[in-house]
Amino acid sequence: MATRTAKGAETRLRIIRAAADLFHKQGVAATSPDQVSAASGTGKSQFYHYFGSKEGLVHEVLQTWLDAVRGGTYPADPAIDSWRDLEQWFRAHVKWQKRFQMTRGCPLGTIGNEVTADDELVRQDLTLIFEVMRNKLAAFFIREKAAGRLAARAREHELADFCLATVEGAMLMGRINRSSAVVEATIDEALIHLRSYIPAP
Amino acid sequence: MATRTAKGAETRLRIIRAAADLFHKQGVAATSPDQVSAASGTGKSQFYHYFGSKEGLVHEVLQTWLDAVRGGTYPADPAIDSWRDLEQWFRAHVKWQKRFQMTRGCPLGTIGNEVTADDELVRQDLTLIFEVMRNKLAAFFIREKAAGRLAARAREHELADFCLATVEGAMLMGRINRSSAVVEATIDEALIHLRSYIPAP
DNA sequence: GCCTTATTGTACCTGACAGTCCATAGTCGG
DNA sequence: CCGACTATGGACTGTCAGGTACAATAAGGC
Repeated sequence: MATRTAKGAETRLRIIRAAADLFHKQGVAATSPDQVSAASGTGKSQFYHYFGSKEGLVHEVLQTWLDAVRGGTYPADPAIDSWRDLEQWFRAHVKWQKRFQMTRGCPLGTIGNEVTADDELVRQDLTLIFEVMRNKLAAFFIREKAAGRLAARAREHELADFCLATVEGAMLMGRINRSSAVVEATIDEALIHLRSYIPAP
Repeated sequence: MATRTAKGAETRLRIIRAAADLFHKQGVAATSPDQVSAASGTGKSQFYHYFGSKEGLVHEVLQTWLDAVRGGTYPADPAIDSWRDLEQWFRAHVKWQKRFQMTRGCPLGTIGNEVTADDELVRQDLTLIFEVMRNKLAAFFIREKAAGRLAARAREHELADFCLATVEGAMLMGRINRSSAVVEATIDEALIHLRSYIPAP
């Protein structure tokens, strides 16, 4: 159900924020409605009043991430304008992980890894979010190629896929090892590869 | 508790196999002891007789994976002897995923993504497994470099990290998108990068 | 202010989850 | 072939998950 008053909207947002944090920290399956209520300082009735079910909450959390990605407020904004931006985008992920002492991975990847054959709705939400990211990343490569600053053999969308996959994998390995070394090594190699598409001057 | 008779060993193995499959399919948190018992055709008393707790079972499942990796029976054996082997190793992961219609990721990555700040034992098990894989992959790069078939600037262990991270990330994205395209694109780019370290003849 | 609708607190329900217990059946060394 | 130990089935328990019911309170339109 949607919210009708400013107060309700605030409560709703508090729940979403608390849930997003818990999902990031411990995953969806390990997070109970009671935990979300406690963390957001609300009662359980609000939870079900606004989201109907746990799955509904996951959906709303993902909508919020989608809006952030679209609006450019995602912590690692994939709107890239230069090779420096691209490097910053990669590095932003490690920085983010380090803030949690390498105990967390990517908030979206964490949720994605819990998706099974029947969570079709959640899966589609995630697919959409990653598609938006993919297009934003690809847009940079497309612009660079048009400007003659990227080899013709470069496949822009595939490079975007490569960026996303390496970042997701690197964060996962970093979390398992509790070490940023793997993440940095992977990012370094990925950047070397991407730059190899820059034509010699 | 260890097993004392051949029959007991068999039951124990059936439980481990059923659990490994369920963990792969739906993760650890979503798998209950009852499900494992049902899937393995055993009673719950065996479960607790042999493993003591759910965490104990996870540990034993991971020990089994570790043995497989060490013994070379892991479905994507990281003991590489040639560039062709390396490509096969990458491709083996996609093939594996395709057998499950892209509804599953990497069995180890799936478990790894559920690890939180307090599952220290499980985390260390995984770290060890990936370290063994990493060393096996690095061994290939070290041999190649020694034979002059790999550029001196190549950092062997970092390349191994890069291989593992890209594969994990690719499988995760493949599972989210229910499509092997991302996985293949990522693997292609990763292989291009790795081969760029082969010196020109 | 009053009525309607939105928002909130709390008690409660049902079933599943992790785990225990114990009696019985099976196995094995001597 | 027998006694001791191992393996097994399944009923049982306490706790918590996800979700409902309902009454009480607060907001806003008129």
